[in-house]
This record gives sequence, structure tokens and C-alpha cells, in this order.
Amino acid sequence: MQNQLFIYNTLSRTKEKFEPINKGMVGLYVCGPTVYSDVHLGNCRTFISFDLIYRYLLHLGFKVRYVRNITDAGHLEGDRDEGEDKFEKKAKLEQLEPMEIVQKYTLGFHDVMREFNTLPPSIEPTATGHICEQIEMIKHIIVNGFAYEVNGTIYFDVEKYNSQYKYGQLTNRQLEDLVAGTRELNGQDEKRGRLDFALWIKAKPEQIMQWLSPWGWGFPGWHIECSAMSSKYLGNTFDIHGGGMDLQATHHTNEIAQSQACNHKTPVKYWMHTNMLTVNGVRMSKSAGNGFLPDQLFSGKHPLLEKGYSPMAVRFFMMQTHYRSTLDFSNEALKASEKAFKKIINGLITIKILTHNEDTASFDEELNSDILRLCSLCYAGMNDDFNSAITIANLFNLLKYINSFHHNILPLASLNKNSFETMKRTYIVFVEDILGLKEEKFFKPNLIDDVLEILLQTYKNAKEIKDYKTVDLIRAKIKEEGIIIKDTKNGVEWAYEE
RNA sequence: GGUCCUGUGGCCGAGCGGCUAGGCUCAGCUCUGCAAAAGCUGCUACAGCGGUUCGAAUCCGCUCGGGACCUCCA
Repeated sequence: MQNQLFIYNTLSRTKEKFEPINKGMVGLYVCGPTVYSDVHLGNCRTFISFDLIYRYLLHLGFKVRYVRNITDAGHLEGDRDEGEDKFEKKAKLEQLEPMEIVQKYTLGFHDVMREFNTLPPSIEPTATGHICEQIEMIKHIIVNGFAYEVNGTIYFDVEKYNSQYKYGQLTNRQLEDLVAGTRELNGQDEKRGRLDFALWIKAKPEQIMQWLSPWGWGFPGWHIECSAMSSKYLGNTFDIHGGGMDLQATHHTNEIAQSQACNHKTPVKYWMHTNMLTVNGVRMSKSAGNGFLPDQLFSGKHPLLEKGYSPMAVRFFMMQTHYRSTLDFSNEALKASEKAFKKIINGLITIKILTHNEDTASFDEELNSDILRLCSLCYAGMNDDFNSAITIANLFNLLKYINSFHHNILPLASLNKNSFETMKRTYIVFVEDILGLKEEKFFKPNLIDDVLEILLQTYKNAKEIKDYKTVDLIRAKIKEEGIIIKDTKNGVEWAYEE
């Protein structure tokens, strides 16, 4: 049951039984961020979705090598070799070195990922750290006849490639249709085919980020980075490659082409794509002006947000929707999830203190089997293409029982030890390890001072009504925490114990 | 224009041929010094019209909405 994992494969457009290439091991590659500005929230959804996938694979006992790159060079404004380099442009704007831009936004990205409680990947390679590998790969592609040089720039020959392989297979498109969708080459273009894309780009003299290659000074194209890094760490063919749906048509299509042109092997067994984020029904994007940053979402400082929502509430919100469905952000939906999340966490605190004392006096067969059924449904949800929505629904069903036991509406003695332990383990493991949710402390900065104030007031009140039992209790307990209470002529004061 | 996805109750969101999804909201009940928490009950949904079937939210066709990619974005 727990091993019957099914994954929707974009390549076949069906759910397939997951069978790793090497038994017990999984190679997972996810396209990471281009660190030229703050992480986009939609980007976060992708990484949170794959964090869930990573966590579940680990839970199933797989040895997972999770590679998520950092794109820190070579990403032009137009994905098809036009426009300025994103880093160079931003560097000019912020009056910094391109690498300062990279450093700044990489750190910011990691902060956000930490706030969302995502596990770090096993390897987080950078594009600039793998220039040699990319050059090597390009050389192979040229030798194999699928790329050509024009004035120091190397282009991938899509038409030639398509004569032997299917270029548009990931998106189920014919080459002719793709060509029809692009504009005609104007006289300035050096490339031969309209769909051809750059593997290596000749640098302008003033450019800061450039490297020496067999074809002169230049920098790598965006797509070759992922191909080079994934094959280096996961091999020529690996299990799962993921990313946002908008990478499917261009980036991932080109990755497949590059890998096959280089070593004649299909690079990936299962392609997984996460869906987009919308705000009040409209796709979140820069041009629509409805894209808020993670920090704005947390603080509530954005015109579209009524209030701030904590990272864990947002994470939970995302997991209530399947990763292949579009997810709509609205204050109403966010508030609903915030409440539901707190309920889940309160349940976590409850189940942790709940214990079974081996008493089965009022054993209820039906109840036991229902609880075991719900536990297995939690697995069934995740096994069905990581359907966390189903898992969460069943966690809520379990939670009802947990609360009923806790409030003695149902006697704990109606469960046997095994059912109880299964319920407890399932709830905790799913909430903490798989969904990656944790309790958040919402304490104000000066909470301690305020609580102390309340305590001292209670102390004073007790003293006035000569309730010395309470007075002594407060004094003794607070002393254990290293604080002594002093009755002075001016009233009650506290001090650190010396 | 091409390639696709999608329309579920007041809101969000699973399900994708027969079995109560779940959460939030609202109304009521139980419990309760007050309040909260928790439990219970109700609000009887599947865009419309045809068709296939013993049986359709689920499959097929048409109509009407919404959206994505092909162009910067995960």
C-alpha cells in the first residue's frame, strides 16, 4: 500500500506507477530560481510543492538526491536569446557588481525557503560553478552535428534535431505548429532556424560576466545550465525533473533536446509540472501588478492584502490544493486556511500529550477499523500523485477522533494500543514530516514583561485577601525560573536572583 | 491563429462511471459561572442542453463562461 506511488508524467500525460531507475534511490532535479530579484511567490509554490514531494519520497524510505540549481548567469530577458542579461541589467540599476546581485538575492531566497520550512536540497549547484561542464556538453552537441557557430555564438539546430527526435513531445506539439507561432527572422538574425536557441552567447566587450571558451569570450545559454548540472549530479537519465508549467514549452523542451543531442539518451523518466498562482482569479505576474512578495504576504503590507498571513498558514493553504491545479490567492481563502491550520496544530499539541494506558474496557471494533482506515487514506492521498488535499481531509477526520478522545466524548479505552499508536504516529508524521508544518509562536516581543506584570498583580491580590498558599506558590515557582519577588514599601517588585 | 486546461454548495477546494471528501462561513444544539475550546445537526452542489449507460459531477457532442502556453515570468 505505502509503496504504490503514482505520479502524473507530463511526458505521457497519464498517471504512471513510480518505479525508480535504481531500486531504492531517486534522482530529483528541480529548476531553481534566477537570483536577479526577490523570489516570486509563484516560484515559492513550486519549491514548496517539490518539498512535499521530496519529504514524501524520503518518508517512503527512498534515498533521494535532490538537486535544485541557482541560476546566477546567462538568463537573458527573452528566453530565446534576446535582450539584456538579467544580472547585468539589475547590477547597473542597483549600482552593484553582478555577483553582488547574485549573493544578495540568493541569501534572500534561502531566508524565504527557511521560513516556509522547506528542507534544503542535497545539492544546490550554481550555473557559474559549472561553466566547464556546459562547454563540454556544447562541444559534444557540435560534434554530433546538432549545433553550429556563428561569430562566437553557438546555436542549437532544432530542425536537424527534429529530423531524428521529436522536439515538441513535452507539450505535444508539431514542429510546423511551433514554427508558425514564432515571428520571422529579420535580417539581423544570425541563426538559421526560427526555433534555434543559443547554447553559448558571445559576450559584448563591456560585459562583466564572461568566460573563455573554444569559441571566444562569452557566457552560457540558460537552458544548457540545467542539462549540464542535472547530468553531472544525477546521470544522463534520472528519475524526476520538476518545475513550473511555464517552463514546459521552452526550457524543458530544450533541455530534452540538448541531452539527447549530446548523449542520445532521454534525460528524464518522469516530468512533473506545478501549476500557476492566481490572485482573485488573475494570474500573478509582474505585468498584472498583482504579484506580492513573500515578505509582503507575511506582513500584509500590500494593497491586495487585508492582513498578514504566517508562512506556515500559507504553506498549509498551498497544500490544500493539488499541485497541478491553479491556486487562487484571496483574503477569504487565506483566512479560512489560517484557521484550519491552527486547528491542525492544536491537534498536534493534543495528540502528543495523549497516551494510551492499555485499558480496552470499552473496546469498539468498528471504531478501531475506521481509524485504521483513515490512516491508510492519508497514504492513499499522497500515493495518488501527491494529492495532499485528500491527505489533509483525512487528517481532519482523524482530528475529530483525537479531539473526542481528548475531551472524553469517546473513551480512549474503546481503542486498542495498536490503533491508538497508529493514529498518533500517522497524525504526527503527516503533519510534521510530510506536510512540513510546525507550530509557530506568535509571541509579542515584550510578552515576558507583560506576563510578569500579570503574575505580580495576582501575587498582590492574593496577599491582600491573605491567600498565603497562592502567595507562597507564586514565589516558589517564579524562583525556580531565577526571579525573586520583593515586597517593598513602594509595592511589589521583581529582580533576578543573585 | 495554433496547443491545451478548466467551470463543483455562501466561499475555497478534492473527487473524474455507482460509495458522507475536507476546510471556512452562517444557523441551531450539547457542554459550560462567563467565555473559549471541543463534539453534534442543518444549509440537500456539480455551467446549460442533448447523448451513451441499469446508473454520470465523472464518458461523448454542442452551446456559453474562465484560464494557460506559443512572448518576460515557476
